[in-house]
Parts: sequence; C-alpha cells; structure tokens
Amino acid sequence: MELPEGKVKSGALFWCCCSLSWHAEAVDDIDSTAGKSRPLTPRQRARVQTVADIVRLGRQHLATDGAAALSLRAVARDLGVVSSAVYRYVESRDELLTLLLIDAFDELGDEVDAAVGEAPEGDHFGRFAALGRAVRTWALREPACYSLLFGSPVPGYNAPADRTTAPGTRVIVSLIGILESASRAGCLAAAGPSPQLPPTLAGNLAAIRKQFGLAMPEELVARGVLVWSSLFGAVSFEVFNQYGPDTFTAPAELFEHHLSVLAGVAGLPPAVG
Amino acid sequence: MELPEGKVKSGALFWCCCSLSWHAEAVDDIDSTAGKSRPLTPRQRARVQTVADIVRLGRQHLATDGAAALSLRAVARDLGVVSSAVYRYVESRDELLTLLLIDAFDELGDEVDAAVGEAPEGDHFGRFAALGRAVRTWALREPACYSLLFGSPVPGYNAPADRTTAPGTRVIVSLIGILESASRAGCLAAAGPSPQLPPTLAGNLAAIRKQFGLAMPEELVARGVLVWSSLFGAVSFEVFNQYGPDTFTAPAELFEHHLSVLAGVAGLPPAVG
DNA sequence: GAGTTAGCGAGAGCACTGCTCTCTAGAGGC
DNA sequence: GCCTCTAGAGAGCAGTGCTCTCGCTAACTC
Repeated sequence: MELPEGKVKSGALFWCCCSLSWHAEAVDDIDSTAGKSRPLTPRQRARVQTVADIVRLGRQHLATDGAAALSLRAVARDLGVVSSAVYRYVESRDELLTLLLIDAFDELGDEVDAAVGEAPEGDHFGRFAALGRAVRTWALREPACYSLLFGSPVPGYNAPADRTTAPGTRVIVSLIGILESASRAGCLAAAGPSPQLPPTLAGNLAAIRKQFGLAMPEELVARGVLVWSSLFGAVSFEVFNQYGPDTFTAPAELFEHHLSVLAGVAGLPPAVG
Repeated sequence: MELPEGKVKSGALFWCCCSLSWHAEAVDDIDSTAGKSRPLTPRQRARVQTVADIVRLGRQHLATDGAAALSLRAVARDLGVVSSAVYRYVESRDELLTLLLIDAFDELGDEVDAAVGEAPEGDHFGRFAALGRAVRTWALREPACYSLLFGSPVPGYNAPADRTTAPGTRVIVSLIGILESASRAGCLAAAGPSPQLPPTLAGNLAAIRKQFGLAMPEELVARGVLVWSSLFGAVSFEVFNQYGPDTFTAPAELFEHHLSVLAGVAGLPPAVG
C-alpha cells in the first residue's frame, strides 16, 4: 500500500530547516549545550559514541545484506549487546534506516562537492563531468547505499521528509549551480530544437527558476532535469547490472560517452579550450 | 555480499533458450505431452491452476507490500492453505520471485509491443514515443513490479539468467528495432557533435551491431543505449518519487518533453510530417 | 474392481526477525 | 557517600522462511 513512497517527500527541489526526531533531538541538545562551552558529560559522550557505532555497523550490514535485510538484532550482536539494548539508542529499525539514509546522502553530497570543487571555475563541462563521475564512483563503491537512496523504496518505510530533503537534494542543487553559472557566462545553449513547453510544465519550471533565482531559460531547466534523471538512470543500469555482465567490458568508457552526450543535451559546450 | 547482483545476468543484449527449473520443467513436460494430444490429467490441471493462483496472489502481495516483504505464508493464508503446502508448488520464496519477475517482464514487453505496433510503420518518432509512454504507463500502474525489475536487487535473491534474460530484454530489443528501421529509412542522424569512441567501447558496440545485424553506426548504437537508460532513469525518478510531490504537478508533460529531447539524442527527427 | 503409489495438506518445529515489557546492577550526578 | 536514573539483560509476542513427518485420498496399474 505504501510501497511507492519516495525518499524525498516534500519538494525535492525545496528544503527547509531539519526538525530532528527524539533521538536526534537529544544529540542536538547536546550539541547546542556544547556550543555554550559546556563539555559533554561522560554519559553523553558514551551515548554519542554508541549511536555512531550503531550507524557504522548498520552501514556494514547494509553493504553486505541490503536495506530490506538490515537487522537490528544482527547489529546488536556485532555491538556485543542484547537486541533490546539498541532500542535505547535507536527508536526503531526505520529510525536506523533514516540515519543511514542521511549518512549516505551526505557522503555522496560531500564527494560530489569535492569533485566539482577541484575543477576550474570556468570549466563548466569539467565541473559537470566531475559531478557525474563522482556520482558513478560513489555508487559503484557503495552499491547498497546507492540502492537505498535511488532504488526501490524499502517496504513499509517512509523517510521523514524534514530530515532527508536537505541532504537528498545536494546533487541536483550542485548540478543546477553548474548549469546556471555556465548560463551566466554565456556558455549554455541547447544544441537541438527545443519542444514547446505546455503551460503547467512551464509554470513548474518558472517556480523552480524563481526559487533558485535562475537566469537560465525554462527550456534549459527542463533539460537539466532530464540530464539529472538520465545521469542516475545510467548509473542505476550499471549498479543494478541491467546491461548484463558481458555487454560492456569497459563501462567507464560508456559512461564517459554518455557524459559527453548529456553535456550537449544540457546545453554545455563539450570541453574547455 | 550478493546484493549488487542484477536481474539480467548473462548478456542483457544476448539471450538463448530458456532452461526451466524443476517445477517449471514439470509444467513443461505437461505442455510437451499435451502437444502430443494427450490431455492433462486432473492432477496436472489442478497443479497448473494452483501455481497460477499462487502467482496471482503473489502479485497482489507484491503490489501491496513490495518484493522484500513478499511472504509465502501470507500467500498460503490467502490460498486457504497451511504454509508448508505451497512448497509443493513453489520451491522457495525466491522461486516465486522468479515467477513474478518473468510474469512482470512479459507483461511489460507485451504492452510495449502492442503500443509500438499501433503506431504507423514509418512514424519512427511515434513508435519511439509509444514505447516510452508504454513503459511509463505500466511502471506507474505497477510500481511494485517496476521496483522488482528495475529497482534495487532483492537481498539474497539472484535471478536465474537463463529464465529471465529473454523476457528482460524485450524493451531494449524493441527500441533497437525502432532505431534500426529509422536508420535504414535514412531518418537517423545525431543532432549534436559525436564524441570519439574509445577502442574497447567501439569493440563492444561492434559486437552488438553484429549480433543484431544493425546497419546503424556504432555512435548511434551508443546513443541508443544512453536513451534506453535515460528513459528508465526518468521513469524511475517518477515512480520512486525522487522529484518530490510538489515540484512537477503535471509529470506527464515533463515526460513528453523528455521524450522529445531523447528522440533528438537518439537521432530521430522530432515528428512525422 | 482391488491394490499400490504418489501427491497433497496439516501440523509441529527450528532459527530468525522487530519490538515491548520488566527487572536489576551500577555508573553518574549531586 | 547517597540517590537517581540509565543501560543492558532476558523473557515474551507475533511474525517470517523453510524442513520434516504423518495420514489421507485421489489417481494410476494390473
């Protein structure tokens, strides 16, 4: 019934302040009091450490068993503790999934930001390609995390939008930033003919432009959205093995080809001079 | 450990004769003897009917609970039978998943073929768009099946390649057929500049061309693969709710836009005159 | 038609899951 | 040094996949 719920619930291109759950609130309180130069008590330190251990072990299990098979009891065993004890730190299995979701989204976001940041400011294609390669590299390294974020929804699990929307939108925000700065530099123009935009879609795209203060035209925003979903489509096909094992023996070459073509779709010039 | 295994194991663009498993073999034997005009025995008829009922109930549960939560016990309850009884008909939960996988692949393939067949032979864009719309329509109607086929792999489950490869490749085979006939009609040409193909990728694409007897150049085959993964990327984003609920209020319009752009990427002229 | 066989369903059981509850020991805070 | 309060243990409930045995009976064989 609630299977087809997505990970990013309210406005993937929107986000607001994170209101944290009860456990996270506790940590948040700790942090805020720590900000007032009061050090953590030993109990608080132990608690933070234990939650971190649980997330770390959870990620290991996620990598080996997958999201749907993630077992709190197994995590408890690895932690050297009885199963009921972990409920002191994590409200439920879903809460642990949420923590892992945020962890993974942030790791992906960090790696994408770092990769994009390494390319020169004016090399728009280079920054776009760096983003794409960072997504692919992370996805291939962490297939279970990638599945959790971009694969089928975990049955019965609904990600809390207020905690996952911000980390979950970092890649598209970064991509839009790259395209927008190319547009402002006069380096963004659709190669082929552009279809006429129907009114509702045009309105949605106008809202996105307004929200981000974009100078690029709506048609190019629409193409950016297509490139975004196409990028993840290509990565998903590779991570989920949809090509079959023998069809492409050098998948990185195929991906580079796709990146070149997609850059053209987005309106980016193929390379810097 | 075995999570990141895909659904289509050996050569997604290849396929061979299906060798069926023990249960399916039994049914196969029935069919072949039936071919010799010997009617099914009452037991055999009952057996075929029961397996069909199990698959039907399994699909219902798949739709409501998702693949990872698919429970043989629940299916048994709905069948009005104790859980151990269904093991007479289905080897394991994984076997049921395989049956559902094949069922879903075939349903998708049938609907795509029917949609493509309705468009005029020479309307290459129309046939391409019909394929895309059929995939999207089916995916939105059967999100759980779509998740099973194109979402994260089910943990611990490995689809048997010999039984799933043929039904699993029907969409890409259809897409390649559309592009090839456009190419033979002289209606296929890449719009933008084409990147140089590195040797390994060129070799893989040459193998695909040879396998299908394609006249279209390798660069256009590569673009076809990109369009294929992009199509499913767009559908996945919509089915898995990656856009957020409020970003695009008319997702069909967005998809139509994507189809137009993707047709250009593949080298198809936007519409028939 | 009698005898045999094979398939079928029931039921118990094992190991596992998420999660709740109660109880106790002892570390932390005063 | 005392008291509180938290962390962990352990039992228990309801569910899962799957295996095994047992008895019934429909179907096949002679």
